[in-house]
This record gives sequence, C-alpha cells and structure tokens, in this order.
Amino acid sequence: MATSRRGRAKADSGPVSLEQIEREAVRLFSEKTYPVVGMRDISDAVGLLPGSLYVHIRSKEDLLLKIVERGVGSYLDALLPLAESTEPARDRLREAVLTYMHTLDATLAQTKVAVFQWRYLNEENRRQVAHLRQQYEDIFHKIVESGISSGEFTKPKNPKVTIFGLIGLLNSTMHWYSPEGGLSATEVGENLADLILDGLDAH
Amino acid sequence: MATSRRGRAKADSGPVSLEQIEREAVRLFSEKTYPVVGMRDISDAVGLLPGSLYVHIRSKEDLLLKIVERGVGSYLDALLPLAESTEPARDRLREAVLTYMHTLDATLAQTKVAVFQWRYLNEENRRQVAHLRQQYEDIFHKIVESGISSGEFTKPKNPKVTIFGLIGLLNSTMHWYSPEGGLSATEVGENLADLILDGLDAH
DNA sequence: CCTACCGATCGGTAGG
DNA sequence: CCTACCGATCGGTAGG
Repeated sequence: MATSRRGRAKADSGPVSLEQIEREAVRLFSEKTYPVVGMRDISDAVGLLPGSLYVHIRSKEDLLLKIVERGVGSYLDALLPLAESTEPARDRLREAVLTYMHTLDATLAQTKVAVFQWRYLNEENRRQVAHLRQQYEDIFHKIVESGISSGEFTKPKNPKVTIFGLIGLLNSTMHWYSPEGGLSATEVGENLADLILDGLDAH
Repeated sequence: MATSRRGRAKADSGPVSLEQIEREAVRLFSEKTYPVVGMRDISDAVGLLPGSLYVHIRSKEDLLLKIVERGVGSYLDALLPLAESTEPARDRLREAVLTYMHTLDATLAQTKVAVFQWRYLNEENRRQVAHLRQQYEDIFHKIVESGISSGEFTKPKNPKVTIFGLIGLLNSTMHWYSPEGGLSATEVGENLADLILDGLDAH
C-alpha cells in the first residue's frame, strides 16, 4: 500500500503540526475563499480525517481569525517604523510603498485572506480585526498628512480620498502581482511610488 | 393574518417578477457574498417559497452570471466612447475617472458582485466574463498608451504596472465610496484624477 | 488520531 | 406558485 491512512495527500512524515494545518488553510482560503473551503478539504491536504483537525484547532472561525491577525500584523511590523520617522515625507512614502510590496511578496496568500476575508468572522472577532486595520490605515494617514503640512505634498482637495486611494492602490496589487511573475516586488514598488508621487502628466 | 404567505417580507403586491428577484439577489450577494447567500434568503426577500424561485430562474449560477455580465456591461457602455475618442489623453483619462465614479454611484451593489464574485462561476461562465473584463481593461490600456506615445504622459518604467495600478485604484473605491456618504461621486473622481495625473509631490 | 455519527442546511425537483 | 421532498454536504463531537 502507498500510504498508511486514507486521504493522505503527502508521504507520511510523522504527526501533523498546527503550523502545517494553518499553512494549508492559508493556501486553500486564498485560492477558494473561506466559505467554500470545507474542513474536509483542509484535513485532506494535511492527511488527517476531518474530526482529527479538532485535536489541533478549536473551530474553523478560530483558524481564520489567527490567519487574518497574522496577515495584518505582518504589515504593521514592517510599516510602523515609517510612521514615526522624521525623514522627508517623500522618502517615507516611497519607502512605505516598497516595504508594502516586499511584505506582499513574502506573504501573498496570507494577505489575500487578511484583506478580504475578515468579513466572514463573527461580530466580536471583526471588532478585534478592525482595531488592527485602523492602525494599518493610520500609517498612511500620518505620512500623507505630514507631507501636506510640511509643504512637500500638494494639498489635495480632500486628503481622505487621496489616502483611501493610496491604500486601495496598494491593496489592489495582490490581485495581479505574483512572486513568480516577470516583475520583482521592487520594480513594481518603484513604479507605483513614481505614479503616486509624480503622476502621469508630463506637465 | 398580516400576510397571505409564509415568509413574505413585503406587503403583497401581485406576482413576483424576475427583476425583483434579481434586485434582491444583487443586494444580498453584495452584502454577504454569493456562497453564503442561500436560495432561501432570496426567496424570503421576495416573498416566495424556495422552490418557487425556479419558476423564474434556471439556477443560482445563472442568477450570478447575469448580474456579473450586466455589472461589467455598465462600465463598458459608459467608457467605450472614451477609448476611441481623439481628445487629448489627459482629458480622456480625467473623463474616464469621472465616468467610472458616476457608474459606481449608480450601480454600487452590482459593481461589488461583478468585480469580485465572478470567481464563483464555473469555468465556462468565467471564460465568458473574462472576455468582458478584458475589454474593460483595454479601455484604460488604450488611453494610457496613447498618452505615452503622444508625449502627454511621462513614460513609466513599466506601463503595465501603471495601468494595473490605475484600474486597481478605481476598483478599490467600491470598498469605501457610498452614495449616501458626504462626498459626491464627482468630488471623489476629481480628487483621484488629480492624484493620477499630477501625483502628490509639490515638486 | 480514528470511528462513527449528529442535526442543520444546501441547491434543486416532481407533481400538482 | 405551493407541497413535499431529495441526496449531498456542512462544521463539529463523543468515546475510545
């Protein structure tokens, strides 16, 4: 016989760890979204029977919550230093865009789950996550506002639209960026920073 | 008794039309996403029993397909004239951003379904939709490329990143824009067009 | 970590 | 458009 358990997807390699379960869950959630991934899909991927997953996790909801929190946390860890820095806002913004792209490159699947699928959490867990998301958005808010008040940036009619636009532009990269694609995270970041800082117009 | 049928959500008003079903489906799919909306949610919303929906529609999948096709179609109808126009690229791009925002304002819920939930269609239907999506992206491709080759726009290191960025920026507005919010679609559009054309930097 | 199973819910249909 | 129902699948659990 090829394997010792039904449904095992990989060669036998000792007991299954929580990390393995979470890794497969991130992959499956990012590919197919939370509601259409069944616990049986996850158990198949790690080579357990469905009920055995509950030795390692408490619930499907819990699994999603941890992934979302780690996902947002990755960006907070990487970007928070740039919010407090005293460098020129232009440099900090460019650095933030590059840092965003490098974080995306390292955690693409986790990012897809964190940015869009927190909506499937229950109300209490969504509130937890809203806190983290707010901190994340505040980083860009601070950088842009400091550039406006220092005169480095042209004051937009409505800074909030500009900040939401900037965040939306960055978040949208996860729909087409791939580490295996022809463009490096740095190349994409430089290009987007150019667009945000200088615009398209040749004036 | 208050109503003549169980589960009826609204006052009795004659037979249910296909348009009513589609309207409630758009609302529910946009609020909760396709996989977590049951046919029973839709039938409750229009005041039918679940099985009776199939007098009007063929399947849940069919309902989604029609909504997605109409959603993308709204943008194609509004934006296609701008792809062929001979006006300066700067004017066409600003006009395209404003037209995008006005279309979003008129069809917000439908847009949310069309832009993100086509992934739940089966392979054959996804191929249909991919065609429409490609036409939509080509509009921005044409405008930006014509501005680059005419010298109106600074040539980006990689125009594809710029075009994907532009499309992503526009698509991301549906996550925070609301017709009931404090900002009009025109105000948002002007601000985003300023950002894309002139950037943040005061040079 | 498996065996065996639970109640709930899903999209959809036959027959009227 | 309703009545009555189908097989399939869902997240999760008791007991070992």
